[in-house]
Formats: sequence, structure tokens, C-alpha cells
Amino acid sequence: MNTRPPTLEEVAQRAGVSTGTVSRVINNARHVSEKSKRAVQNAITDLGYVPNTAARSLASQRRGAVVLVISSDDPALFANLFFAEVITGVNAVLEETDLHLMLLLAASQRGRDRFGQVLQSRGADGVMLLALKENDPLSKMAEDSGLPAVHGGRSLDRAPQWYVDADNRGGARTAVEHLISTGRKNIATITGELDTHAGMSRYMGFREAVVLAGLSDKRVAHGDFSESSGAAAMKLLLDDHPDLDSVFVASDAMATGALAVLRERGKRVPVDVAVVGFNDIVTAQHTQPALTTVRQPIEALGREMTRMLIRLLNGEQPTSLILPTELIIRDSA
Amino acid sequence: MNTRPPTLEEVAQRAGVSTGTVSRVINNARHVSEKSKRAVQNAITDLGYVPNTAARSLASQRRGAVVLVISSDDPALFANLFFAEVITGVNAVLEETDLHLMLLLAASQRGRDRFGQVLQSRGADGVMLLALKENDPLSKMAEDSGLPAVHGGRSLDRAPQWYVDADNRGGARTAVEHLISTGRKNIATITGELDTHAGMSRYMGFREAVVLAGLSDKRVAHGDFSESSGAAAMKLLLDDHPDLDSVFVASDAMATGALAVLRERGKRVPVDVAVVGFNDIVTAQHTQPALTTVRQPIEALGREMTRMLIRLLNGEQPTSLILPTELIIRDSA
DNA sequence: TTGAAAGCGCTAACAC
DNA sequence: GTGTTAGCGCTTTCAA
Repeated sequence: MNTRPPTLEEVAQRAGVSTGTVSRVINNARHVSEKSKRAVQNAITDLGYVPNTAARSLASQRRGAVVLVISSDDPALFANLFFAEVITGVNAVLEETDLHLMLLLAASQRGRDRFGQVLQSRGADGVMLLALKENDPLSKMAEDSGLPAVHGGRSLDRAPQWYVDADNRGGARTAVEHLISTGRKNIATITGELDTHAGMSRYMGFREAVVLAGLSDKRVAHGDFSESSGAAAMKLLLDDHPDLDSVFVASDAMATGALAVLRERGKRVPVDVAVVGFNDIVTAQHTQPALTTVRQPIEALGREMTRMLIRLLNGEQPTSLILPTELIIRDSA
Repeated sequence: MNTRPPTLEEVAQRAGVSTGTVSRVINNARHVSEKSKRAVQNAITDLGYVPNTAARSLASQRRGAVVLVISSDDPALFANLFFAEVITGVNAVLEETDLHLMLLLAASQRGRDRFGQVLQSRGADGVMLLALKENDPLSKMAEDSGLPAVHGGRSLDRAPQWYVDADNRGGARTAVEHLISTGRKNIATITGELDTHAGMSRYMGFREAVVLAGLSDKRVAHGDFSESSGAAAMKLLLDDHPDLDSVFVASDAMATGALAVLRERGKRVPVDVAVVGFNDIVTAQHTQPALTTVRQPIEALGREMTRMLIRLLNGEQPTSLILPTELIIRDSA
């Protein structure tokens, strides 16, 4: 059962040509006659030849693989299928090439070391980085390695050269405009961490929409994207701004916390207070009432990151991308 | 920036020893004097040497990577973070080795072809297969390749030689015993697809528990693990067995559907009818009332699959594993 | 358009 | 305990 797979040389013999010619056919270079091309292809199928990846890598200096590095092991990241969706997108694009996917969770020091190994040993042709924290060392490591690297999402401190990101600002604006269009005037917001790009962008989107409509942007409370922080912020808002009629919450997790507080305080949603979240996590459709929220195109993020990396690999010049979000209207607003 | 990394030969020169010695140190073979060992290690750090994986693979006939193949792109699989959790477990074990992880989604024909390539080109040293359907060709492909392969979960048709699975039967039994211990006598079940190992095992677990307690095992309706099928099955049960006081449902998705029907029919949960689900999906804690369910050790599944594969790689003889499940008691039973 | 041959950087067998 | 060397299977010049 474990017979050694045929080598390129054996294919050459069978086809009656040189190894050079076989190699040319396989990598479909020009300068091969139809005749020998046919002969080689037959030999390949007859023998069931498959090139040895290690040998190919060594000779060509290309690895035939890209690595997806995920920095955070934050449950919040995983909680909305983010992970699975991104990978689905990445895989879809990779399927059309002959590149393989290596996956690395690099939250720990050990993980970062392993990432360094991959980089230094040229274990991959390119890198996709996801969910980096602020000042994440991975970003610099990738840069120093000189390997092509694309980022999913941005950080506040340093815009990566190539990235794909969701339109957090536009999404927030749309969400708030939806509130406005349904007649809300006293709109509040619960922000996420403002030292993240997403947190700040969503806050900016809120302000933009509200100021453009001639409304107040003073009803603000800060959270950290977590459910409990959303609850705490909602309490503050209710105490400080009892007149509020709606709230844009920068994450669904915080919105869930806010909803619970609203219920406690006897506020009806959406009649008394309308609520819009952000992310469209799985549980958003199961809250009471179901949460109106902004959906990010996560699978598309994976796809576009991969396309971008492939362009880089081909020596082309890609351009960074901001992907549109979508407002999912349910019952809470 | 893109200076060629140092080679083993350069390390040897710097350390004043032969390449053989350097190689021995790196692969920490015995028969190296402390002296040259030290010299080599210094040279390595001085030069920042990292072995070239392709060259190493070619020479050693080992790839330094294992591949995780996921067959299903079924949302049901993804819905409960299954994916993310498995990978977290796999990664944790891999971190302790110098093996890397390749990931392949092989639901499409193209994906299967790529899997075949990896197998034939010896692109990985071993294989982990997840979420195979019945009669999935991937299983046979892996077997034919002769590469070490471990399975997560089993199928009904052919027990793989090496697998890790959750104790579906035991979990179901525990769930039903919980119902019995809280005084329920007229226990019903909604099964999953009985042509899957998990579906059948859970049904078996139900029967075991109920028969052992001297209760009837006749209150049965069949679903296909989906929410809508759970709703339909619940209606049937209510019509055929109006006396039922509880129901063990073979998946949380179906349980969610059942809960909705119970509400429609004015049955109070758990007062009139207690409900236990299976899987502990994220939304289980957000149903009304929160769902009592059976949790599978998914991360552990990933970990144990990986450990098993590593044993195989080392030429050891592992043993297949059934991992215990855990009853999560919430409000519905 | 094709063949021949020199590596790619490492491991492992063998000799010392 | 250490050095030497012949490959691993492919790509890629360079000639022809």
C-alpha cells in the first residue's frame, strides 16, 4: 500500500522525453510541442504522478502555502462565528489556486515564537493577520520578515500597508440614520473601547449621523464591548439622560446587556427605547426582542484578504479595501 | 531587508565544525561533545539561523505538518463554535511540537481533489478528519493513502480504525436520568437522523435509561437535527401523547423549535413539560427558558485527536477514545 | 523546442 | 564523537 509515488524522472522515461520537458509541461511554460505535451500528460495520468511538494519548494524557493495567523483567542472573536466565516472565505479563494492554508493561533508567546519560525524558515509565501491587538508584535514581525502580508482589520496606532476592513463608520452611520428615520430624536450611544479602530470608527459614525441631522451627540456612555459593560453603560445613560428614546450600541454583546437593563427599568423596546447593535452575532436573533443590528461581511473579508495576498504574491500592486456593512432590521428598532 | 537566511553550512563554518555535527545538534542526537554543541548553539544564535523547512522535508521525508480536513460546510456544524473549539484544541497540542497545521475544507469536489493532492504528494505527515458524512469518500482516500489518520466522530457504516468521539449514548442516558430523578414518568424523545452515529447513539441512550427505569420508550418522534424538524416532531408528540411530562431532544436546534411549539400550545416549561437538549450551542442559554442540555467536550476532542495522531506519527499504538459529556442544568428541566 | 546538469539546503549512512 | 558525501525530487539555467 505504501509504494513510493512516481517521480518526475519516471514520468520523463515513460513519456520518452527529458525531465526538463516534463517540468515545462507541468508548469505549463511555453516552448513545448503539442506532441511531447500530450505524451507527458498521458504518462502523468498513467502513472498517477503528483509532484512532491517539498522538492518543488526547495528548488523553486516557493512554499505553495500561505499562513493565517490569529492573534486573539478572545471569546468575543469566536462568539460570532467570525472565525469559521473568515476561514470559509479564505478557503474559497485558495481553492482556485494551488496554495494551501496553514493556520496558526498566536495568542501565546509560544505561538508567536512559532510564527517567527514560519517567517524565518520561509515556511509560507505570505501572511494574513487577523484580530491583532493594539501594538501587537505580530504585525512588526511580519513586516520585518519581508514576506507579503495583509491584515484583516486595522489598529489605531499604525495603519498596515495592506488591509481589508469592514466599514465600521458607515455601518454606525446607517444604524443611527435608521433610528432617525423612524422618528427618534434623543439618540444615545454606548461605545466600545475607543482605543480600537473599530470602537472609535463606530463612535465617529454615530456622531456624524447625529450631528448631520441637527441632533445632540451628548448622550454617550463608554463600554468595552462586553455584555456587562453594556449593562453598566445603559444604567448610566438612563440616569443621566432620562429623555433618551433610542440607543446605538457598538456591539451586540453590549446591546444584550443594555436590553436586560431596559427590561429591569420597565422600558419597552422598541416603543420607549429603540436599540441597534453591531456585529449580528448568532444570539442577536434570539434576544427579547430580536436585535436590529449591523452585519459585517466576514466571509467576504476572508475572501478579499486572500485575493489581496495572492496579488501581492504575483508581484501586483493591490489596494486596501473597506467592505460595506448591512443593516439587519429586526424588532428592537 | 530580504537577505538570504543563513544556511546550515554557514553555521558549521562559524562554529568550526562539520555540517553533520550541526545537524546532530539541531536534531539533538546523542554523540555530540558538550564543546561543539556549545559552539554550534552560539553560531546559531549569532547568525539567527533557522532551518529551511523545504530542504529538511525533502531530505528527511517528513513534512512537519498535519492536515485537518473538514468535510461538512453544514451551518449546523459551525453554529455551535464547534469549529473554533476544535481548532483551539488542536493548536494547543501542536504548539508543544514542531508540527504545523494545515487546514482544508473539503465539502466541494474541488476541495476533495485538493485533499487528494496533499495525500499523494505527501504534503502532510498525517491527517485528522472531522464531520464526515456517511459514506464520505474522504475516509477512503485517507485510508488508501497509507498516511496515519484519525477521525473526530464516527459514522455508522464503518468504524474508523482510530477515532475520538463524544459519549453520545452516555450523554443521552444522563439527560434522561436527570428527567427521571426530577420525578418525570412520561418521557418522550425527539431523535436526530437515525442514519448518523450520533443520532442513533442518542436514541439508544434514551431507550436504555427509560427502559432501565421501567418506563415506556414509546413516545418517540423523529427529526433531522434542524429547528423546524424539532417543532414538527413536538407537535406530533403532543398530539399522539398528550400525557407527556418531559422530552429529551437530540439537538439544541430541535429543542428550540420544540420550545416554541410548547409555548404556542400553552404548555409551561418546565412545569408542564421539561425539556433537555443536546450540544449546548451558544443560544441554549438565551432560549426561554434557558435550555438544560448536554455539552460535548469539543476542545478536548481536538486535543485528543491531535495527541492520537502524534502517537501514530511516532510509531506508537494509540487507542480510540470516547470522551465524556456533561449535563448543563439550566431552567428547562 | 529540447536535453543535460547544476544546484536548492538539509539528513543520514558510512567511514574514520 | 566527528567529518564526508551521496542523495531527497524538483526547477532552472545553459547549450544545443
